[in-house]
Amino acid sequence: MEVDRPMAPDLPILQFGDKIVEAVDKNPVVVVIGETGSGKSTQLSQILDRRGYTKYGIIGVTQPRRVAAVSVSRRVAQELGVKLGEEVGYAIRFEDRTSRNTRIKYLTDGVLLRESLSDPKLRAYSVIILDEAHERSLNTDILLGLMKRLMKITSTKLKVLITSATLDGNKVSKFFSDCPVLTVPGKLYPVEIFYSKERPSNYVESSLRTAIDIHVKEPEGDVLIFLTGQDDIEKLVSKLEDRIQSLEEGSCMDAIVLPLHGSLPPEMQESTSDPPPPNCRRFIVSTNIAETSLTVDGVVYVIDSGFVKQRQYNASTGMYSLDVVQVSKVQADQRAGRAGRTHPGKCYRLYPSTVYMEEFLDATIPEIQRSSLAGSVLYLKSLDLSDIDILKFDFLDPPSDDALEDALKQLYLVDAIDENGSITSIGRKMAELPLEPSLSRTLIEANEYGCLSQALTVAAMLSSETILLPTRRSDLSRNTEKKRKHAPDLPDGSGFGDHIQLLQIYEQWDEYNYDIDWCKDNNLQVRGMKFVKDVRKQLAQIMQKIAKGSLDIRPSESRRERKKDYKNLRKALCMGYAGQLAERMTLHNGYRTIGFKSQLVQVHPSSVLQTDEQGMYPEFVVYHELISTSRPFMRNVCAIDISWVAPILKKLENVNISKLSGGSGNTKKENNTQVPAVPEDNVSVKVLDEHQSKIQAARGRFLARKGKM
DNA sequence: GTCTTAGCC
Repeated sequence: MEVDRPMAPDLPILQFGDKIVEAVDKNPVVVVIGETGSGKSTQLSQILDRRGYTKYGIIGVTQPRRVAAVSVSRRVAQELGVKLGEEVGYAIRFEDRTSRNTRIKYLTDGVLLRESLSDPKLRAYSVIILDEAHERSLNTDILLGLMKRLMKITSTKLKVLITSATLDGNKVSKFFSDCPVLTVPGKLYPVEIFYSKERPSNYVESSLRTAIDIHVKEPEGDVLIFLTGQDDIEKLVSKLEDRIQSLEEGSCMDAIVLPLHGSLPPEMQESTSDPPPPNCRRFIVSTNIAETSLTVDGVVYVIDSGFVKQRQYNASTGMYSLDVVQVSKVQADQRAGRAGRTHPGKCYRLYPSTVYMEEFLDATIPEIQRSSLAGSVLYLKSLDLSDIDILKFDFLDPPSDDALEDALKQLYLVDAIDENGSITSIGRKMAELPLEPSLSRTLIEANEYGCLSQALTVAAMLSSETILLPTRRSDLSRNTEKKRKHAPDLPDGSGFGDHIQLLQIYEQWDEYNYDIDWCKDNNLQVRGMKFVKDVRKQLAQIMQKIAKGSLDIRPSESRRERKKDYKNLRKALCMGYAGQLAERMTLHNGYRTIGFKSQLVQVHPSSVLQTDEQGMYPEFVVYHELISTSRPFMRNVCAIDISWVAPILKKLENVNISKLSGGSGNTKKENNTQVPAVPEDNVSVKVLDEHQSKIQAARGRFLARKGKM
């Protein structure tokens, strides 16, 4: 994203206009390697527009982030001197600023996927530019597969441009039958790279030393430090502040230290783009948010720990984990590049060059290989690609068969596909909803049970992470009671757990007429709650459309209900969470998941689920997700009655993965066995594939180091 | 006893 260039820009890409147009004229697909500062995001669309590519359709440019779609389109409208929303517009969730006159449209890749549900050939478009494709978001990867498929349809005149990173441009080209690769140089200043002789035993300390060293010896310029998470960031910020204070007055310029990560309030995130006070050096201690999502102006020095936190899904256990892993070469280069935006810069890598060369992967493992695929598989099924067996869908980097089969099993359990793997009418409705299958299934069931309004609220609340802000220390000391983690007046889920609590919180907010101050008083994230309101409205609209009738979706409707056992809602949740059941151990509060592979798990400490007089949790719960951090946890749980799920247990016994994944057409033999319903205790440990083992190895090294701190 | 980051007409 390039938005900070002057008008009438002398961008390098403009000299390549003829070359680009020639390549696009002659080829259906072109890969563009656009280095930082090349202006590709704003100029590619304009170049093609000038050469007549908008005569027969729109030029669509996808962005992985909403803010980027908005800011880049605003920039382009400005350069063309038109009103945003007219010839140039954007479309993001909840907001479509395009009109009949729109020729150039910036949109998030998610929005384009939604559009292609109703228009699979994307006939509205003459050109699709998949920008920032090297970031390899889940949605981008699905689009890449769909584009490849579209290109094979002879009737399409669609042109596709894909931007890529230097390191894997050839790979993308190969994927698209060796299409041409154009490289457009950027406007990055040179960045000198320094490597450590060895890996530091403690990278917070090592960052601290390096930062102070820069401060004392180097001329002015801000310092951007990449660490992995909030904890380490806070640690380093306080240490840096101490050290700077202790420096002899007048020995060097003033300095301020700023943390930067996603859980900071937006005002604080934005403050990093304010100009620094004169004669003052800023130290910005950041997560990877500063790698792509936020640009910090004035950075001349970068310190790269070489690590990042990554969420990954393990299909064989159904569990997510949050792991500290080594960055990829692409990522390390991206970090270094942050030092060269306005001046020649310097990047201090806290690892030896041999590590970069020999241990780092070229590119980050794409999200599609680190996620649960139930939603994506359902989406693809709903496109009716009759010629394609889902296990053979042509991905740039295919997910494992395990991950695809896991997705099929999940979809079967929630009735989205039948035993032959064909999408059901329920599945089609589910695909319309921008939710994970577990929640879309819950909504459909809730509509049958007459508790749609409540389910809409729960689904919307779960769509937004970070609603409940962490308790302030002052609250903790005032209140020693165990289960009072949140602001004392917030509802507690009446003992049933987190889903019910989320519902009750929203209902209270509704009662207070969506008052912002009420959120603040109760320590709820305002941004998150507003998002929930938007999501809820959108989901309600889609449900109205699916049901073809008017449904009662007012939050106030359910509040009046007399019985407070939320039985119907909890039953509906059972249908959605069919593969996410757990049974408590007899003697303690640990749980065992009931599914294809049984796991020993705990209720996440943040849960409001309550224990009975004997101090025991409910016998059965459904959970929203499994996440393995310090231990395997169930996050967001809801107490249920086992009698409600008898049909699901029956279904669990009868899953035939061979049939689900396409039956006779499937060549995989080893999986043609029935999956045992009662999980075996001695499940053999899966052999990790190459990526996984690399991650594990890096994680091991990291943990070993952390232990020594 | 806990939280990298994006995103869905």
